[in-house]
Amino acid sequence: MAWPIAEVARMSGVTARTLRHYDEIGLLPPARIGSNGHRYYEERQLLQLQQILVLRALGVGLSEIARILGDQVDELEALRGHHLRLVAERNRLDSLAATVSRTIADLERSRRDGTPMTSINRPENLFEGIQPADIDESLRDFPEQAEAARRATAAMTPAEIEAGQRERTARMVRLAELLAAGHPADAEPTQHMIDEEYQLLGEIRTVSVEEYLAIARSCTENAQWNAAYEAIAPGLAAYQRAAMEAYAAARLA
Amino acid sequence: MAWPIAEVARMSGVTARTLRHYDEIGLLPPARIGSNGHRYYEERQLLQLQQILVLRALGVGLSEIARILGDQVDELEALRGHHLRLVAERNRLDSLAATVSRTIADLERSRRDGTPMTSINRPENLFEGIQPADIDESLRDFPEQAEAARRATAAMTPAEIEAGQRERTARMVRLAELLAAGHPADAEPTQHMIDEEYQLLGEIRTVSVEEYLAIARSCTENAQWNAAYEAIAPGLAAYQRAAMEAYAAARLA
DNA sequence: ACTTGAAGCTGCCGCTGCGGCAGCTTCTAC
DNA sequence: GTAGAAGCTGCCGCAGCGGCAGCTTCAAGT
Repeated sequence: MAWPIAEVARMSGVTARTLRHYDEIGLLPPARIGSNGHRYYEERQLLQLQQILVLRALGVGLSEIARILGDQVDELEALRGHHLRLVAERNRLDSLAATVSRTIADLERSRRDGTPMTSINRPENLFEGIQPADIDESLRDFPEQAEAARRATAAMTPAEIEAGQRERTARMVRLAELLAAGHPADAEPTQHMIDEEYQLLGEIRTVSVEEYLAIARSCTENAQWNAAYEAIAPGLAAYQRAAMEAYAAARLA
Repeated sequence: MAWPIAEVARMSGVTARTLRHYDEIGLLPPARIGSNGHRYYEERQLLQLQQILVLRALGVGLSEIARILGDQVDELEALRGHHLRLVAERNRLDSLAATVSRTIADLERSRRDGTPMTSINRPENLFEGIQPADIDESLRDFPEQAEAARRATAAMTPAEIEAGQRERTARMVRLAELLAAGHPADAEPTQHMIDEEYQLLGEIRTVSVEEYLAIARSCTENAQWNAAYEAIAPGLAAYQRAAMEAYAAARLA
């Protein structure tokens, strides 16, 4: 089944102009071009277009999108990745909305009883959730520890890497169970797990308290990590972060 | 307290270059310019910047943002509006993620048992949640009267059309506020708004009671309208419909 | 067979929202 | 007194389309 350009435009919500543009830059050539020069699209193209639009909605540039679609081995895998990133982006909007809520409440209070705005004392609070508009960062790699991690994995066999990933996943699931069971982040069972993690981390490389707290922050702030946690259980990223921060306060002080 | 440009950049996550740009185009002049030409920002500017970034995250153009901030009477009111829109955008991402999930499931099924993709039968399904990338877009297409409307708009300038769309959006947001405030659909404040709408409708063309009820029904039954309402607040479509039906029963009988 | 309105096509120009310089001026801070 | 960080003001450029103009093609009615 082949759809003409206007039909695809209607279905997808983009303009025909845009579709021609995507053809022009080689991002989405039509399945077939009629002898009259008209463009006709088929199912594959629609699926590709979906991916393009999803990535575009995440703020990825067209050239980057082309690269991603280009060296995409398994499209199912790719779709799953996009899904994770979408969830992360949704969570970011959530936190943005929460930030705005806080500002509203703050304004209401200061208007009511004439006190000055308190969030202004920590102006960073005004912008929570806005900062990592950049998704590319999370597509590419992690910050800070990226170097160390890469050096560490470079010396490992694929099997070892896989095993490590499974272990981390298992640990996350156990944490999710603690969360579901209602244990506060600073309670014993959770803190015990966090301590295990800290010991493991120490075997790879020594981290300062600041570094450790930075890692804690990335649990919610790094889109990729956050998505990985949220995919297991909602609120898990924040839970892990809170647990790590409590651990740092209690035992690394 | 006055912050220099780099400090504001750090807190908000935008670059100093961007802040200079915003000054240049008059969108966000600093509170004060030192005798050396350096820019210094205060609390008011930070609050403004927050609003700018929120609106930007919603895809609003800078000129439009300037207009909004310009004729903003009550900033608290404005913030509440932004919050509503943020939540709407988050819901959109949610539905986008759901769409991607469906595609994944569909691909898995067709890969597993060799059946063809079913969602392709209704290719629109592939793009749910993508369409209203622009918030106004979601209000562009009203069906049924689309004919009448189009005939009416044919005689209008683009600026007039745009203004009309903004007005509809504003009206929907106000309705959402009534809903959020807990007013029943058949209570006075809501019915008053519906009456206004009815009068406006009458100016365009006269509708019979049956037609009016048909329009009410399409609020929830027409996918596009429904989506437009739900994008603003969950339950808004049903609320609007109920309000219109109550109005018809009480005053058009 | 002929018109006619809708839908296509190909350029080309223009806009927005910055990023990235270059080239120069301040400011601390040792 | 000089180095290094932080500012400033232009100016150029790029991505991602929107909006034409000018021409062709197609399906449908008469």
